[in-house]
Amino acid sequence: MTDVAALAGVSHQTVSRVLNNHPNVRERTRVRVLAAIAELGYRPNRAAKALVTGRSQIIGVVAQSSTLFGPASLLAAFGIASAEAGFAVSVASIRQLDRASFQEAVERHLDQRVSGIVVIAPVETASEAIQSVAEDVPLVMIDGDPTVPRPLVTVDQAEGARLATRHLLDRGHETVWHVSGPGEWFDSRGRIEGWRRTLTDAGAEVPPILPASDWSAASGYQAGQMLARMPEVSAVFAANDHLALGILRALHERGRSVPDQVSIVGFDDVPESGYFIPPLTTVRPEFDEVARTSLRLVLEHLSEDCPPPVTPRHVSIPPVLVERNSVRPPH
Amino acid sequence: MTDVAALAGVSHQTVSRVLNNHPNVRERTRVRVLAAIAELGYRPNRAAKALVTGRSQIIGVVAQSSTLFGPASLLAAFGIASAEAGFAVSVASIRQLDRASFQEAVERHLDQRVSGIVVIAPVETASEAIQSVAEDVPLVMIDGDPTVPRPLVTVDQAEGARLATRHLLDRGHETVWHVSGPGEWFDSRGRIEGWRRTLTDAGAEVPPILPASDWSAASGYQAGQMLARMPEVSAVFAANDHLALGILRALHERGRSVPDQVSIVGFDDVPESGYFIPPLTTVRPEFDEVARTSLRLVLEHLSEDCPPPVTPRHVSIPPVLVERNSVRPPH
DNA sequence: AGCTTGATTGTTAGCGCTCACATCTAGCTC
DNA sequence: GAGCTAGATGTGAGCGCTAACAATCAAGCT
Repeated sequence: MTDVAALAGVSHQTVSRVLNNHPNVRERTRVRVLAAIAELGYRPNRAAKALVTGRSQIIGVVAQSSTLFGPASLLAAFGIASAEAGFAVSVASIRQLDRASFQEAVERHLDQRVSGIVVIAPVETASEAIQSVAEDVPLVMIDGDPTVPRPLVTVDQAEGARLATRHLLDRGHETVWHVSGPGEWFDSRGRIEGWRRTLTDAGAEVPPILPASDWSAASGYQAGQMLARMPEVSAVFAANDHLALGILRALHERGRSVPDQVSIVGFDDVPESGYFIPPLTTVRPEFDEVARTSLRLVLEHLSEDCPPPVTPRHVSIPPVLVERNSVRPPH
Repeated sequence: MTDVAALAGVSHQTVSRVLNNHPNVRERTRVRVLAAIAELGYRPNRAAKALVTGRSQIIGVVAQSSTLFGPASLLAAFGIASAEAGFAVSVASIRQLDRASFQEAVERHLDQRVSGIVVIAPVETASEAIQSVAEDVPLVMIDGDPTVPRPLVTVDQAEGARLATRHLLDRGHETVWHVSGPGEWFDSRGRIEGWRRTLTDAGAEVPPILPASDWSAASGYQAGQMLARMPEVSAVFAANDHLALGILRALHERGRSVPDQVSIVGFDDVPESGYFIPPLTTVRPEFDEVARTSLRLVLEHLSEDCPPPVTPRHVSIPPVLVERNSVRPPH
């Protein structure tokens, strides 16, 4: 920086001002400094800046390491959104979302003086851990616990479930069965709630839930083996596409044809779901929008000076129904 | 740090020594310092350390943002491996892996004084971009161009392809057709090469390749529509599981049964592949091992002082065949 | 005792930046 | 022309840490 200053014939402070777009710099000076920067190939040292300002241009993300489609998509989308806003993303992948791992991850981020923290926290164990993070840390949750008093951005699970269930009802099914995701996921709960409310609102009977123990096709297959044995089952809303895939296979094995005898709707719109047999009608969450919104919330948190927002905002991003061929056509 | 030093009755430098596990600290002193650290809840400021040492405990990853199974798994695995080694991971997701985006991502990492850079660089456009990174930057490629003189860790694509092709041949198929991945991916090339060599080594005829334009089930479906029309096709090696899924569907639509009339092997072992119809025999890359190895290479790069390694190491991690039901049983 | 040795601890400087403040200029008013 | 303002620039300190060196001390030797 001193070299740049010398070459431009100004003080280091003026260089700093140019770098940070401070208003009071004469245009002529600015150009001269910029030229010197270019000539010397100077790149500011972010560590030094972080040291003095107390924050780096980094956003810390805490996420359970997984290749599950939802979290992975969210992470990818968030990375893009941050890069566009000029923030680096430091990811702390943790194996288990338990209190200890979580706290360690947050603290590591804090040591690095991240500007803010985003937690992809779809399961319960995360929420109690979040409580233990100091209030003044700018933290926003994605897909987290709505009862925790922190800004939260989620896919509108209930709305997605409503879309799916309503679609099935509209096609003339008397009721809709539900294979739910694992109970500790907020996603599962939201989808159950949306499904149930849609049924009761429509005056339809609410059949018992078939709970899956994880999001895998294997679990879907298990549930499917039950569903296939029950002649009265004509419509199923699966909590995600992979569960739906397993159900599809179980149904196929027992000769129950989709969509002629049974209609199915999934959730997630995984890229390959259009090529299941048959192509799966599903609900597409808008991950990009979720990512952008959560980034916006963190950044707002930063710009607002001292007082933390009184009402932590909750934002739900409504998903969209993608119609394919796993639901019987209107007659 | 000064507070800790005062409380422990030592100098700040001794605190620093304890923190960095320097040898010459008396045990009694060490304990006292540790106690003071605990009592004060002191956490070292990594930015300050990065400033003075010139490197942060961060490893920068450059990856094309995508939810493709391979890259996503690699990224997740690398995150875990780094966390275990005490390194934070800063991810620069870029939309396009072109020279400009790539260079910007690398420079951003360099500004942050990352300890090393890992590039998940499965396509050609990345390799020329890598050439422009200064030689002395510790950089290792994952799944990158073998002709670039940089340390490289890859899944052993050719070996995986050999496993798949050999398996099909062993089950009595005269030859094996191949639906390849997009041409600009090194993965595709390695798999093609392994497939072709296995066939020629076995004296089998080498049928024309059906190239897919991307890794999607949609592309697999297109290729499958061709394959289904050719009665002589009895065995197919698909360059990944999602292509295989599309092929499966095309075959199913035209009444060609798998595995009775056509056998298929995929690549990737995506979690749901066991629930395709029929369950897919596939090749499982050892992503964890790839991640661990690449981390090891970066860290070696660091410890070796000044002289960069003369021979950049290339490491291939052999994958494993996972047998399921998409290949006809031995007669 | 006087000297060396090595282990342990303290002292000083400075990494590259930003902040708070001091200074300087030009343009205005009266 | 003195006095003021506001914009443009410079100065000095210090963020929290580590590297290099200096200082201390106990132990072992001649």
